[in-house]
Amino acid sequence: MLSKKTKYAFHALIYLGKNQEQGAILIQEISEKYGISHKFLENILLELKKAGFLGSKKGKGGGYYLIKEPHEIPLSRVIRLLDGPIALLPCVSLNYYEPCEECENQDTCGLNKVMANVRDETLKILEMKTLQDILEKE
Amino acid sequence: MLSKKTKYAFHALIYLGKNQEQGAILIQEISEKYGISHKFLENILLELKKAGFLGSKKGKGGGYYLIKEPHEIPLSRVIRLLDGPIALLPCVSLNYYEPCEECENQDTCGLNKVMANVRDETLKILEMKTLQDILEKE
DNA sequence: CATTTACTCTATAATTTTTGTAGGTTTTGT
DNA sequence: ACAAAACCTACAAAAATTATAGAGTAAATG
Repeated sequence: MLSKKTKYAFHALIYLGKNQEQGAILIQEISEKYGISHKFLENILLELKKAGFLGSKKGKGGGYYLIKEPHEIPLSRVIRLLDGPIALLPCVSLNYYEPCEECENQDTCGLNKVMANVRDETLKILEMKTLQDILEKE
Repeated sequence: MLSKKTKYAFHALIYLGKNQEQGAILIQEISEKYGISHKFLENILLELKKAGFLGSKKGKGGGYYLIKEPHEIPLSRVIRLLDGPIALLPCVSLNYYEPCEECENQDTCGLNKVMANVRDETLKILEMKTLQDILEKE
């Protein structure tokens, strides 16, 4: 399951995507719309900005806005940014790899091999689906 | 990512699967093999038993053993049992459904639709892969 | 150029979930 | 009867997630 953080990130991205022509949008507008704590959402939007998905403007008339096209934002990147690994085990994670403690030899570990396989298949889906797919179905 | 509980469950199932002909196997044998706390593993094996994957025998000479064929144990069932939903959002979970608070109407929610789609694709993989696939690659 | 607005940043508090422990109970083989 | 080993319930500890606080920085505006 996605954390609330990631779920909120998606909601925010969707909202910003739907209102792209409006220019900068206040944190508050989004947080009220979805009933998300202002401060919590603030942190999330900041992460999305640092990751290059959003731009922002300070001061009066400021706010956040998308700086990538919705089709350039795959689900995989949002999930990785806020939730971490997509793989089911650390020992098959591409971005957050860690050896596992239980098995002495990863090369002869069936669990490792199958989970690497699952990861590849999962990634295919999550890299293919983008913010645009979500927006098109709204 | 899988919880340790689920990961340990897989290790135990793999061990029991590899040693099926030995009959009942002690919790302790498995816990020592993988460096898992005896008591923690005990809880896990009990859950696997209640779910119908394992049988057990009490007293001297007792232990646990597989009562399903490895090909009858899909990853999806183990994960659902110990980790819960496979879906990324509660509002698209088949086994642990809960409406989401943010969207007023699920039928017009693009996120819901796309995530339902992701769930279907993920399930295809996790239902297809079974304990047998893991055992074959050991 | 002072004021207001709104994002930026860091730290910390509260809550929830996960992980692990304790200790007694029941069943079984010898 | 005794010892071995699963069964069961409750609780404790640790980690992760969720949320809050408050001071800082930049921009717009009159």
